[in-house]
Amino acid sequence: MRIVFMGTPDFAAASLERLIDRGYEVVGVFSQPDKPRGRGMELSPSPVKALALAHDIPVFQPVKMRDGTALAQMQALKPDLVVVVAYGRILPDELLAVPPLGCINVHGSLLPAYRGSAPIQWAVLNGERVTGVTTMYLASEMDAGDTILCRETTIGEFETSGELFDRLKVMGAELLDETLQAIEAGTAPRTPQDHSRATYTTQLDKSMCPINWDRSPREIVKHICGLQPWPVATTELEGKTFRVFAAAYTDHHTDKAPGSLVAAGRDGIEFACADGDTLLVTELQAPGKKRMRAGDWLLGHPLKID
RNA sequence: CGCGGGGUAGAGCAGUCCGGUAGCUCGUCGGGCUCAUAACCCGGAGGUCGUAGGUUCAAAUCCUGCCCCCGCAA
Repeated sequence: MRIVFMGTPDFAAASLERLIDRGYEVVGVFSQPDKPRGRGMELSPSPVKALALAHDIPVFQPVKMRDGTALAQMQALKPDLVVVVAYGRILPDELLAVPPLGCINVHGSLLPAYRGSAPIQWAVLNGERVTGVTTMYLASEMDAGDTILCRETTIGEFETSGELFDRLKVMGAELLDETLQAIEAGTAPRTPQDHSRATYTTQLDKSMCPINWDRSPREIVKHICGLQPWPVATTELEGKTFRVFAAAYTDHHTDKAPGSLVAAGRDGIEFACADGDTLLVTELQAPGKKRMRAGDWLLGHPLKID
C-alpha cells in the first residue's frame, strides 16, 4: 500500500516515525515550507521534514494548496492512501480525491469534541478529566469526517499541555498503526460523527496569558497547565510580568481580594483567588531570567506582604 | 549580521554607570538555646566574578573577540 504522509510538527513526526518503523511504504512526505525559527531567525526544517530526509523519503513543500502544484505532486506519487497529521493546511477536495482508499487523519481529541487546531490545550484549559485521540477520514469540513478508531486517556490534575501532547502523540501513532492494519484488512469501522455534539477550538495566543485571579484555584491551575509549553500563563509582580509554570493547592483561606499577595516563603508565593481560596505559585520566571522555583526567586527579591 | 535581557560561593541576587579590601538572603558545616522547629543566637567553610586578550600602579567594574542561558519573533 503506497502511503503519502502529510504533517509538520513534532506531534506528526511521531506518527511518521511509527509508519517508518513498522515498514509501511511511505512514498512521499508533504510538510510546510521551512520557516525562520529560534534565535537568529535561522531557516529550519519542520520535524516531519527532518525525519523524512533522514530516511531518504522525498519531501514536498508546496507553498499554496490550490495552484495545482500540490495536486500534480500528489498525483505523481500515486498513493493508495494519504495520512494527514497536523499538516497545517486545509486540503482542497481535489487533493482529497486522489488516493483510492481515501485520506485519514489523527486528531488529538475524542471527536466530535474539540475540533480545530488546539484540541489538546483546550481539553486541559477546560479542566477535562478525559480526552484521547481519534482517527478519521478527512472530509471537506474541518475535522468532521467519519471516525475510524479512538482511544481515551485521563488527564492528570497537574498535567501540562506539553506533557499531554507527548503522551497523545504516542497514542496517536499507535492508533494510526491499528487503523492502517484495519484498513488493509478491510475491517476498518466507519462511523459518522454526531455533528450536534461538535465543539470547536481556537488557536492559543498571548492575549490569554494573564491569570485571572477571580477564578477558582482549579481553574487557575488548569490555565497554567494548559498554556504550557506555550504561550505560558503570566501574572504581574512588582510591576513586571512574570511567567507562571506551576502552582499547588492550599487549604488556606483569606479575606484579601483575588490577586492579592497572601504569603511568600520557601514553598512559593501564595495568591488570593475566588471565594477566599488561595493558590501557591511554586515555579515562575522573571523577565530575562530562567525558569526557577518561586522560593529561589524570593531569596534575591524579598517581597512585601501587605 | 532580526531586536533585547543575562552569566558574581551549592541556590537566588546586589555591586559594574563613577576602576581601589568579594557583599546580601538561603543552604551547608560546627557550637549554643528550646518540650519542640522551615524558629532564634554564635562561629566557620565555600568565589580563577562565563572565557581569552587589551588598557592601567590597580579590573567583577573600562575596551575587544568568543562561549553559554533567557525573552521577543514563529
